[in-house]
Amino acid sequence: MTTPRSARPRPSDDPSGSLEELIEAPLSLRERKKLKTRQALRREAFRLFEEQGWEATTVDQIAAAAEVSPSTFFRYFPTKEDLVLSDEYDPLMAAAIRSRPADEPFLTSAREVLVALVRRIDAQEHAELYQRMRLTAAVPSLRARMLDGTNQPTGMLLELLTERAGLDAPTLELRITAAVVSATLTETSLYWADNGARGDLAELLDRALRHLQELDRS
Amino acid sequence: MTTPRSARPRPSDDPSGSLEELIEAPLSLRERKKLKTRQALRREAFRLFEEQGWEATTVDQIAAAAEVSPSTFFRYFPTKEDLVLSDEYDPLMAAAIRSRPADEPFLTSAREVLVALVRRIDAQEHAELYQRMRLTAAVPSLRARMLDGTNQPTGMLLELLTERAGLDAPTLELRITAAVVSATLTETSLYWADNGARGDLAELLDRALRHLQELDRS
DNA sequence: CTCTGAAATGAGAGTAGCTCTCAAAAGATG
DNA sequence: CATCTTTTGAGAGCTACTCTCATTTCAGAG
Repeated sequence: MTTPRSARPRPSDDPSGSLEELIEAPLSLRERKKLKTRQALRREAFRLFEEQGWEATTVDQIAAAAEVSPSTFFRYFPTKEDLVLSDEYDPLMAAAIRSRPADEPFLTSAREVLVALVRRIDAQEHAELYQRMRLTAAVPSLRARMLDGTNQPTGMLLELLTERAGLDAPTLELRITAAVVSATLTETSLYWADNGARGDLAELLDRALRHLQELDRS
Repeated sequence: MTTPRSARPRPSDDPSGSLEELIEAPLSLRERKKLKTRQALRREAFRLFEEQGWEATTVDQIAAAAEVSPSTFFRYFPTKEDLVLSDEYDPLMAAAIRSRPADEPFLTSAREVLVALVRRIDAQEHAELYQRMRLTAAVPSLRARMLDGTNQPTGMLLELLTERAGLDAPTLELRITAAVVSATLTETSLYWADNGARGDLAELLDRALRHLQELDRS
């Protein structure tokens, strides 16, 4: 298995993903084309994943379906995995986390952060999210990456926590806190996806957080 | 990145790894050779990782250093990653988990399971473990795999929990419990590795578990 | 409208991880 | 020693990913 490369810079000032708001600003022809290509790649990729599965779908096929060259694919997504994982989550997480006042006690605020996050995700297209989560649940490498603390969302959480505590390096306690929050979010989303994405994700998350608080009462 | 293939069966009845006890039983010439090859591959691999880093070390190099053909490498380890991650952890975890009586309340028992696990690991060669954990901490794909709940140890924990609860499919609560336990163990080990593997891992784990119990008191 | 510079693309060659097949080598067995 | 079984090496092939370089496409200035 090729080790995943570090992020390659995306085409310059690419708005990378979550869209509507950004479209309002007038985009140059170039930027509109890039967006189109990006969307086409994602759309065709998900279609192919649906039809043939993750492994059976090659990057070449995706590129062909989107009518670009294979090399162009990698200009838009550093890895095949990033096609599923990148973009949408990070900015959402970032916004949600940073919008919290700095003096709230931690778990409470994490709870709210997570709920807020889920609410925003929930407002997106349901179908696409569902498909995405199902893929993430089914493909081991995706699943693993979603849980990894060095990757975007969890890593940011940790940084924020460390910063708030006035420390340079995270303590064991902070790391565990971040990991637990991340694992909870991930497991809940995956559980939701596994069960057909029915019902309110936010409710499930409530259940999860309640369980977390009772873990030690046994 | 090539998606990791599903586990390929190891050479037939291979004792795969943790050794001493098994060596006492008289091994045939064939089995002794296999063990030797396995050890050589691992030894040379870690040496090369140390010298050149993970990415710069190719499977071909490892095979050459161990004086076997590249194809033989993959007969012993399904992926390059498995060279670092496989074997030792799973049987230990399995033994530790299954040795718990079935009627203990959960977190308590998980705590003991984890402590027991760490003790046993700790009894291994310190140097090798340190090197291993350092690698795991530093290489993203290894780190990610160690965190993934679908991989061996966590998966087994979940199964066991589900079974004990008399259920067919795990509930959200069980999944979160397993994920939290796994994340705690992983983060603690990584923290230990990141800090030079000084001190007693078991003590750190105590600290981690205490923190877990206070997560909701804020 | 045209010229010029910058950015995006395609073509293609190359690397590494991994799979599969097949024939040769080596240990086990009688 | 002969035969059966397991292990090995050689090598071809696939896919993810990288890099380079020539070509095309847009943007902005005159």
